[in-house]
Amino acid sequence: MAKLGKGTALAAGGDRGGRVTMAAIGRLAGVSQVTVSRALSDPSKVSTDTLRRIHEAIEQTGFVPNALAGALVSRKSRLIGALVPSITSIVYSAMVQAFGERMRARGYQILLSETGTALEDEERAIMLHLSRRPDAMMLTGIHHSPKARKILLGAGIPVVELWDITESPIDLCVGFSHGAAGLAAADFAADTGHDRAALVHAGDERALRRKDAFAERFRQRTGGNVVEINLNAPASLGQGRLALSRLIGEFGFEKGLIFCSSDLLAHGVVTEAQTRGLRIPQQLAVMGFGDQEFAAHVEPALTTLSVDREALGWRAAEALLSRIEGGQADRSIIDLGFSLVRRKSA
Amino acid sequence: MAKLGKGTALAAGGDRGGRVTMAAIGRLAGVSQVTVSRALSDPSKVSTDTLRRIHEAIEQTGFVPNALAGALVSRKSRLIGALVPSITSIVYSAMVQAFGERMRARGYQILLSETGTALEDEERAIMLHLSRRPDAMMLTGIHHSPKARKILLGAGIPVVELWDITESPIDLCVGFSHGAAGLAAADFAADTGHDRAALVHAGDERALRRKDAFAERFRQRTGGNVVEINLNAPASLGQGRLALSRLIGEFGFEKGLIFCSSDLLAHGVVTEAQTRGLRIPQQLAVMGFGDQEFAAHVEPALTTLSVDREALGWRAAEALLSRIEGGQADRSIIDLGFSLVRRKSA
DNA sequence: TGCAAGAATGAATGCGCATTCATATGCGAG
DNA sequence: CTCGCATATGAATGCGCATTCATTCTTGCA
Repeated sequence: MAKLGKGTALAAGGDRGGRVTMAAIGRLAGVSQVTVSRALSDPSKVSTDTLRRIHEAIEQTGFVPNALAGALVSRKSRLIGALVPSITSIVYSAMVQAFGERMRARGYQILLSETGTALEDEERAIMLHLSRRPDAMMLTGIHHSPKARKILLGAGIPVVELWDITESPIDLCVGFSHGAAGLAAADFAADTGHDRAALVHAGDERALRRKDAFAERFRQRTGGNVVEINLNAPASLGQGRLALSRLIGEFGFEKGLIFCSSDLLAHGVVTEAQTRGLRIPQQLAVMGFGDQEFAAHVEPALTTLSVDREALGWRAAEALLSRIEGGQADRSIIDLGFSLVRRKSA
Repeated sequence: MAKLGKGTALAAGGDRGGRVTMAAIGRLAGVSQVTVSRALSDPSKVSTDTLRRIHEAIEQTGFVPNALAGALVSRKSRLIGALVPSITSIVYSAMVQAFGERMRARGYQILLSETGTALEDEERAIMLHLSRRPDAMMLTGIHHSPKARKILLGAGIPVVELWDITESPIDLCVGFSHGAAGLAAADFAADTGHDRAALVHAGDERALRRKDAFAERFRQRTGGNVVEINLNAPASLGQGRLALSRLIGEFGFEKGLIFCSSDLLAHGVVTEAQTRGLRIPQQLAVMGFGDQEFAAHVEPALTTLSVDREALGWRAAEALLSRIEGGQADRSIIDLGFSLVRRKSA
């Protein structure tokens, strides 16, 4: 089977593997289609001898059952739709990984799409996903278009919204309060004696709520000044460096606490500060968000708000599974909280 | 639609949205099922008045076509299977992002699975994917179990293998030579006057080939010593720091060039070196691999082998699409190469 | 005015499987 | 023996749609 050139797969397969059906396996094994179906879904109902002949036929032909047909008639696709803003952000991919692992262990596959941040794109993606008749859907965040809500409700499947909580989820939600996270950061800033603060964020909706909560609480407690840089770009180390340059250039911000919407931005801010010879945390205190792996290992280690992304994905999967299989979950709103991890950067 | 408690979606949908069919839409619009099908797939074949009534009915009922049934009969699922070792690694997720974007633009959805590094897991994932009858498959790497190869060939669909090249791909491959990459790094190390080198890697199969090529070429050109740390863990900043600690502790390696299997590890090595007061690149030169976003922005900026991950995903998508739609691609083996980017760390 | 050639629609069919209902066989209890 | 029940199997059916073939209704043009 060496040296396979162009078109080999196409040529070889045209009417072999893809065309084998349970009926064909049955013919080979001297049984009917039903028996083949049973051999695969519940072998205990088939005699050992028949089972053996069926498996031989399967082996021989390379038969792969057609899950489309199976799902069509059984109304169970064993497919879970998942929508995230971006898979390149470790924040979401780590969560999806945990979610997917759990689901796969229970025999489900994940249909994953990126939606970006525009609600219309999400709506379109939801339609496409529902057309595959998933057994459940996972969405990121609690902000969706009215039509998206309506269609999801009409689909009659369990839906989990992740990364945030609300009193009125579509069905289930698993996350934490971003308002509370902003308040916690502001309290930390005030408690550690800062009277100037800067907010650096990459503009997603949840980050905005954290920063708004931070700004209000910080002003209220300290009466101090809060400045803000909205990057309108995906978070990255380079953007973090840029943010500090802009803070210094545009606001003369060289002393105080900087609350970043992600650890990556915080890392960039720290890097830029060190390059400029600013002392951390004495002059500039830096807080990140997310507690990603590197947060504990950069120098100085990042003070950050820690969110358990694995737990997020895991709990979401569990909640959906119990809905799918049991029909009801015990709780609809699961607040996983967050914690403030103090290290060296603030 | 506020305050939706448990089970709302399930209750609401049980026999609404999910149960609507083209036949039902047809009844509402006063036409047959075929006409509804045509209205959606080729509106030019339906009169404007009928079209309007159909769309009203769709709007009213929240109808979402059942792609399972459509795929079953048309033998086109508009689904692309994609297998990557891990989605949390930016290396793969950035590639999948580009791949998926391209595919989505052409009306395909991505069924994504993580396979880890074990061939049996990949084989199982391939079977599961093929059961959904994808129109094409994307795999990572060129090492697959014999059975996986056989089943993929039998499936009769285009298959692209990514991140590597070989003379005998299953169908198509898009990547670059890891051996050549290792040689380029070794030549750089030799050219810049190093006579000691260390290799730090996280153990994936392609990284091993790079390091083996490096070691052989480096010894051959310099006669120098090459030591090695195999982390057997996912690459991370913390693992990079650990690697340097071990290099120093186990081998007394405090001078020379360190070639890491990823930028993340290189960043960790650099961080640890700085913490220990080792000068970079004078004492310790550090090379990464991948040229990820942060590589240019850390201090000192990383010298690394740059691979265009977006191009990888994009070209793979293009190659598959032309196979799916045109039947033949012009080339089966696409070498995208790599480039050595010299910055400050080496 | 008549007829061929679209334009718009529908009836029938089957994709490959899970599910339901029916049938055949074996076997122990009465 | 005969009845009853478990075990092993098959025939029939239909999921929701795309596709094919046939039918009706318009048109344009000779």
